[in-house]
Amino acid sequence: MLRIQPFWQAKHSQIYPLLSSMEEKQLLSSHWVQQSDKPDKKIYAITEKGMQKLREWMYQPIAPAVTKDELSLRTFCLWLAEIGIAVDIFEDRRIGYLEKKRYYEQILEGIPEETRELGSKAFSNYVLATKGLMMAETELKWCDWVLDLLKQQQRSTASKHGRTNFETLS
Amino acid sequence: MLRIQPFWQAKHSQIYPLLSSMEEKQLLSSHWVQQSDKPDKKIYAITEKGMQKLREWMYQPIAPAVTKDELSLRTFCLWLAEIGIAVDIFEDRRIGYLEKKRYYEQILEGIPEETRELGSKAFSNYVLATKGLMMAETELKWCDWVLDLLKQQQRSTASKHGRTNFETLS
DNA sequence: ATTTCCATGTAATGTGTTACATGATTCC
DNA sequence: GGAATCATGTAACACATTACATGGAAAT
Repeated sequence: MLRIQPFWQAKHSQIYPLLSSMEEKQLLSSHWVQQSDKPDKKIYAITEKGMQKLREWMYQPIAPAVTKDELSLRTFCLWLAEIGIAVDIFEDRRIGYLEKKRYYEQILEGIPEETRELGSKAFSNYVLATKGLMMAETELKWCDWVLDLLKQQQRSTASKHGRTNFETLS
Repeated sequence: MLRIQPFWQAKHSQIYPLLSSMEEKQLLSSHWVQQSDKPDKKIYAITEKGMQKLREWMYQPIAPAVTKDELSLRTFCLWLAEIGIAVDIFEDRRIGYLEKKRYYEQILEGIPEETRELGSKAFSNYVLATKGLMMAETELKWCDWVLDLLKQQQRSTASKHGRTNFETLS
């Protein structure tokens, strides 16, 4: 759940029933593992039948990505907010993108170069994390670009009108 | 619906009931427009009350973006597919990203530079389309990078083993 | 006439979230 | 002893999709 979290979010309340139903269909098997420091946990493993299903799935057509991006929605309506709020929004998001970038950098650091051979699991993770890193870097670049545009205007109008409203500028 | 489609997908069956309920709450108003060539259509406009709600919404905390990206999910499992299929997947997606890039380029062409003043609706669209373009370019770059890695290996092993399976390489 | 596209909607179903619930273990 | 964390689960609700349904207008 945590590993696919960057590109497919899901809560535990969705996953537990899913695991159960997949076990019923014999795509997964499970066993309990005792832990002394923490409550016991149930470990699921994919079965041969599950593997086959998974392999079949790899050859199915890929559905286009679905996104629900509130920041873009806000950007779409940016003209009706004060410029100061716009700056706040993007400075806030800048931090988020920076964290995201660091997250992927750490993942990549955890995949030694010699293990990144084509066809290995490490290769898949390497390719995926690289995408995450590239996207985060681009988002960061965009954020900085927007902030530049906003602050430029903010500086040049601050002395004349005081607080500048987006709406009044349009 | 079409305009926010790149960052917030929704079907008409979801939107029609939403519009109705928003009109009931007097956030929207509507009127029918007769069309001679096509069936009549209902035009919704935001009310002053709706505008106020929208402005309030601009100051609310922004929820993190939600994605369901099947391509990333496939990439995550790339190690269990044949290399040829991997190439197919990424070449296919490459086309998609190219179209996406062209889509945003066209949008940007439709926003004349002189209208891109800070605080205007055109500015919001400009900022948003720029993000779309930057992201599409990055996705394209990633795609090409992956294809390069895949094809390198494909060429170097083709003569020796014929068809190469990812799994056998790991 | 039949098919296709535009436009608006509803119904059944599926997916996903929030909130609730339990119990073990550790920390203060 | 009480709060915090880990782990597993369920129930009620909200959100979203697919499929169904209707009817006007245009194209073949």
